[in-house]
Amino acid sequence: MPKSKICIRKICFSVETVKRLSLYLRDLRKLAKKKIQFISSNKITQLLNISPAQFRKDLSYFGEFGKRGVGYEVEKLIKKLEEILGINKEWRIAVVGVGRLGSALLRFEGFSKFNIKIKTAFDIDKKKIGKVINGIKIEDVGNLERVIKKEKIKLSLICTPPQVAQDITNRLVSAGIRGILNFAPVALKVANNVFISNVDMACELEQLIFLLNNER
Amino acid sequence: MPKSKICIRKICFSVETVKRLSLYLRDLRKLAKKKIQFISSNKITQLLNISPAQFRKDLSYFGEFGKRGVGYEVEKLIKKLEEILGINKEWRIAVVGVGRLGSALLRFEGFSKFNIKIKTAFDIDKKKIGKVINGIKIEDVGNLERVIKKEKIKLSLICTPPQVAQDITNRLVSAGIRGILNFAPVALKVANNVFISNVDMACELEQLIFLLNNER
DNA sequence: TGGCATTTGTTCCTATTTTCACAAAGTATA
DNA sequence: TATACTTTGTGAAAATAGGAACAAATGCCA
Ligand SMILES: NC(=O)c1ccc[n+]([C@@H]2O[C@H](COP(=O)([O-])OP(=O)(O)OC[C@H]3O[C@@H](n4cnc5c(N)ncnc54)[C@H](O)[C@@H]3O)[C@@H](O)[C@H]2O)c1
Ligand SMILES: NC(=O)c1ccc[n+]([C@@H]2O[C@H](COP(=O)([O-])OP(=O)(O)OC[C@H]3O[C@@H](n4cnc5c(N)ncnc54)[C@H](O)[C@@H]3O)[C@@H](O)[C@H]2O)c1
Repeated sequence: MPKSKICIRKICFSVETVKRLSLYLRDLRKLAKKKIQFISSNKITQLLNISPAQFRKDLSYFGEFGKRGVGYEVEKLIKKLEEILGINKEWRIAVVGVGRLGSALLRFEGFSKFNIKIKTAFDIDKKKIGKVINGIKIEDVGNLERVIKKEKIKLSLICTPPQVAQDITNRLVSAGIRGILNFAPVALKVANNVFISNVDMACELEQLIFLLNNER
Repeated sequence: MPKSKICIRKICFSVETVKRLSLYLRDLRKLAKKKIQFISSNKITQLLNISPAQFRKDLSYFGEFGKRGVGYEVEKLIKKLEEILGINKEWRIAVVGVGRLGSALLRFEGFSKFNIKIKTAFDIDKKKIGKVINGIKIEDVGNLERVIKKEKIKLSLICTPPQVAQDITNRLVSAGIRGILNFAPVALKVANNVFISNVDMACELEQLIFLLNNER
């Protein structure tokens, strides 16, 4: 498969670049907390296991943010990255499947830092429907299309069993969802104007096992 | 950073290959359930968004498993992949931090398919220590080194707050842990004989937001 | 048995990604 | 102001990954 490439105004870069921008932002925020005003590409990437040239090139796709001989102004770069990533405005998301994982996510406060707000959740289990977790009401999955459309939600997490994940995906997309973070261990099929990101824990563990099993 | 490359007996391939092997295995198991005996590289990769040539090349690093004109015998390839990945024997793992995420993982049965067994869990919270979740006793994190060494555990998950994750990592490594799946949003530093894999949900969400925000 | 259809394993080529290396720009010091 | 450092931004080179294409096997059927 061709690696998905992103092109904005004739400038092309890979999704890897975008992932790294998130990592830069995370560390820049830590630096800001420590009241550090300026940081060089060298210093910031020492913490991250990424080369300084990579850092500079990643940023160069979006503009010139540094000052030669000095480095990057931490607060300014944070603002710029938030803008580039698009988290300078609020993103309301949905969660489908409020089981063990889904309810952990509903209770997690850490997303608010990125302006991500879980607005609604869906389940099929009558015992769960109507309950409120962390201020989020669990809706009947039967109302999925209606609620997603009404709330104009564009992004959803899938935390259902894998058997139903494709069906849920189809329904989400038909209701207007354009991005899905999928926790179910299944490769979802979607039109190519819908973005999917998979978190596959078993896959990650198997990779570690492979490495342990084959090391010298 | 150089992409980590894996070399076994003069044959080199990337970690991406290993991740894809996990995906192949997952789909092969589904085929086996449906009693399908043979599958071609063409058919299996249609489900996966990977090119047939990639599939064949990935396998070719480890041997010849197909039959020309026929395809791959599903059951046989499953066995081979389990062997290659190293999940033909049991892997006992530990979980550090039994909060919302950690307890969801303790209750998750899905890892057993991969011969992964959560053997022990640790927390610092007195209210949690001693409790048993899904047959797994929560130990005092003070006993981390002792228990890990005694049980000869080599793989651990970190589900603690990010502030303590590096300290926990250092202790795990000194106790003999060689692979870590990290859920805390922080870049862990380890010697290069220790393998780290990160699951960073915020990062994945930001990537989706970037894509939604920039699409035409 | 021979011809046709299918599919693998692998080579070679192409595309993408990462790193190198250096001019340009800025700082510091005297 | 001149000189010695720093550090960025970026084109060019190197390293990696992905894919097309084809010979070599295998099966099927007349
Ligand atoms: N729990 C973990 O630690 C873990 C780890 C790795 C992967 N996963 C994956 O994440 C997903 C969720 O895991 P979990 O442990 O939370 O499972 P779970 O069984 O605890 O929760 C699943 C939830 O989905 C709901 N559901 C089922 N069908 C539905 C439908 N059609 N519409 C809406 N809701 C529906 C169920 O009622 C339940 O509340 C699974 O695909 C699992 O494989 C979980
Ligand atoms: N919950 C989620 O949905 C979610 C999503 C993304 C990332 N994460 C990350 O996963 C990690 C865990 O998240 P959570 O929501 O389960 O948090 P949590 O606060 O519910 O759980 C953390 C657990 O770690 C324990 N702990 C704290 N210090 C410890 C120490 N020194 N040794 C051992 N245990 C210790 C706490 O007692 C608690 O039980 C965090 O780093 C979080 O950022 C969580």
